[in-house]
Amino acid sequence: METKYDVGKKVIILSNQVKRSLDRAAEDSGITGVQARVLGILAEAQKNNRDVFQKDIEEKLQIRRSSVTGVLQLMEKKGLISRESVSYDARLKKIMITKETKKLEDHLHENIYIFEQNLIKGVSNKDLDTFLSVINILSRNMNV
Amino acid sequence: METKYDVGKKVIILSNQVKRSLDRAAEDSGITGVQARVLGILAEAQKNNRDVFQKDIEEKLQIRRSSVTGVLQLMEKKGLISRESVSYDARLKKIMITKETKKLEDHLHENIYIFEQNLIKGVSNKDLDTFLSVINILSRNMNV
DNA sequence: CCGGAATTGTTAGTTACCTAACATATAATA
DNA sequence: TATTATATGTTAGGTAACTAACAATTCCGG
Repeated sequence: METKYDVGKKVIILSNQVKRSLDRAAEDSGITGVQARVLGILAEAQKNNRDVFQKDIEEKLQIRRSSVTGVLQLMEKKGLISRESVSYDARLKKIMITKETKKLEDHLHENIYIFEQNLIKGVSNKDLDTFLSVINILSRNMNV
Repeated sequence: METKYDVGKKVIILSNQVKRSLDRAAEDSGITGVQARVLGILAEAQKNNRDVFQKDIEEKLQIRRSSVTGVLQLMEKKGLISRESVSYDARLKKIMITKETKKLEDHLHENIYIFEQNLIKGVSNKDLDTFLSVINILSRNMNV
């Protein structure tokens, strides 16, 4: 009954470290790591002319609805985003970046780029590919 | 300025999923995932006749001192552990498992074993080794 | 068209994590 | 020895996650 690897525990440990580092990377834009990730999703969607609803954040971040509500409420209070209803479905709340936030983005994305580069320093492309493909499998295993 | 892989973000996403699954695994012992991990550390130390102090939890879980304090306070209140000072250093608090907790352990460890096995289902040993070695590198990168 | 099922979001209450500031105790050094 | 630095733990206040229960809307089958 020996657990050979403790993979799950190690993923959690790494994630705690990564979250702290991401928080630091977002810090001088005056926001948190999660907030930066939400802004990333919004920026990406804007490029492709797509609307973003809370459900999308839920899926992309793999957190619960109620957690999304909490994060977005804080972001709205800080003026980072605005939310408005759409005509064709009264349940949905469309999320939009404010003008002030747009000004943050370049510097923020740069810092996050640096964060990601620093994270994977010293790992070969081949190993990184394996790493990401394993992440996908584990992720799928958790969703069933 | 394209981030090629978004490895950090993906690690966080996976970790959120893993934490939920671990919480469910620990649930029918009446405890949370973190609490189960703390008990694991204590059980392991006991096998090797080693004392465990809060600093050790901090290092093994890679969370801040104040977070350790919080987790252990809750565990103490629930009667899962006790804490006592040692004669040779007044700063240290030794952490011990209570008798009631010992009764939980077999079933708990079994459920966590199942959780870990389910997590890595479908991943080859070779890829898992690569995965873990990459985790080690990323972890080190975050500590500098 | 109507009633139950599914979808989307919120609220309330809890746990786990964080930083900053603090309190003590021990170790190191001048 | 006295002072400073390091180590360990706590408190206070905040953010991010969770579950459970709820509310409202839309979808779908009879």
